[in-house]
Amino acid sequence: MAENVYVADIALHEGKEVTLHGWLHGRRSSGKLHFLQVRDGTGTVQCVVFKGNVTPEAFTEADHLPQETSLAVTGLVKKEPRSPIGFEIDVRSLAVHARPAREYPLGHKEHGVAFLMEQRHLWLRSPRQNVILRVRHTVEKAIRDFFDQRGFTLVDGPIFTPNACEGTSTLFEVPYFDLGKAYLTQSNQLYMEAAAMALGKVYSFGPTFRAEKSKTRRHLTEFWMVEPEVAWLDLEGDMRLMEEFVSFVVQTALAKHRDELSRVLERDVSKLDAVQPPFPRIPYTEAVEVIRRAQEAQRAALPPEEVAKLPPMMTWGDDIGGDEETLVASAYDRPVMVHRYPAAMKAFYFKKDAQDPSVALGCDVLAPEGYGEIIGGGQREDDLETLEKAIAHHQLPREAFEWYLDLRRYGTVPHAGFGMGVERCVAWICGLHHVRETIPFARMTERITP
RNA sequence: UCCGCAGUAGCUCAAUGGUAGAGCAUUCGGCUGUUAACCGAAGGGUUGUAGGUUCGAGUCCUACCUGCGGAGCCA
Repeated sequence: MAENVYVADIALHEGKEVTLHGWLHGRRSSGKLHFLQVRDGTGTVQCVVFKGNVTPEAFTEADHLPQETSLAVTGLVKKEPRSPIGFEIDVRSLAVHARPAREYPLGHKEHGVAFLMEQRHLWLRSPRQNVILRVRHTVEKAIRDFFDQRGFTLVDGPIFTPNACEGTSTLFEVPYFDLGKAYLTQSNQLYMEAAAMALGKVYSFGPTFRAEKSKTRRHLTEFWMVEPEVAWLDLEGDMRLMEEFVSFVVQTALAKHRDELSRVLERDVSKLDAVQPPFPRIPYTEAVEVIRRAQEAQRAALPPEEVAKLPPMMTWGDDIGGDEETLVASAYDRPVMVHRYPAAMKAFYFKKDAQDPSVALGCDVLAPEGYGEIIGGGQREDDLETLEKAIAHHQLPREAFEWYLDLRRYGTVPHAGFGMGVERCVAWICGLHHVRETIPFARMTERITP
């Protein structure tokens, strides 16, 4: 009786007769030889059916199996230099488990994005999507490992929340019994601050929801975010945590998937090798200067009528948009940390810089190669009175934040944290054009199926 | 919400206002080493929807629907 094996372990069984359970990925034929590409979730192996080695019925059947037939193949594991994995299976018998009820919609040639997204449940079977999902898994495990190794406690935040935590974003509304409306969380941060005062170093890792009608390659309505929060930590310490964290995640993914990233996803992995601490730090005010110089150079190279069509030059106080992010990030070979943003454009809970109260002690990490903001975070306001004023100034409902103010009433301490979007991080590591491929079933403004 | 582009065979795309086409996939046949194999044959269409212009509309016009790309906002 042949042993059941997975493709990933095939090298351990050279010369032995084994049985492989999988799906038919592709098929080629050459008269008295049929070549079956069989994938089992751990890899793909070529199974060679030679007319002399199987029954005539099996030989005929092997040449007529449609793509995605589920089957068991039994045969000898043979070393084969022409194979990408170094081995093949010399087939002795075939057992078809289920033939497709109809033609498999996804061929091996190109397809449009819309079609592939409609067939997402099947698209996951393709080699590229396989690699991406495996990288995502590694990234998620690396995130957990990084914080676990440093003594952080994983604290799960609520998904139903009573109000907008920052009072800005558009939230998904759901009816909630007799209490009126609840909202799907857009951030666990405030809850993590409470947890940090209890456990010191904490992080949450879960889904996040934004109802904004953003239609770009960087947006989903449902995405996964990791949000660490640390008591007794200032902005400088927070920034060190960010760069060490990002480097660890990238290097872990690289160590495990270097070959797949470059071979299947055609990622230039040398760009990821450079991701090591320290990351360049640049104050917002300096970033504005860098951007303005780049915009001036751009304008000097254009005729006046073209210049007139451009949006106005960036000035201090403007947000750093997608194009500006790329301008700043492209000057470096590793992620850039932009810190001390104008206080007016940041959420109420950011602590202001004692040296210059017009800026907040916040920091964003911009990924290279145009992938944009992957992390946002900073030091939180820990003074009760200042925070009360900030809530009033932002015209937020005071009573909703009473519990949050309690954190400052009872043993307040300096603390900081950040949030990282998993999908943007995976898209960057994999070198993908759009974040929709980094999550198994993307939720976007115009798509909720499958 | 705004701006732009596109909807033709299962998929990817062609088609001066004048007979609806190809590649892949499917089915059948050929080939003992194929790597997106190759060669031969066959089947496959209410051109997104509804109006309009015209002798004649896949093609031109209007509206709508769906999708894609971008902006704003954000991770």
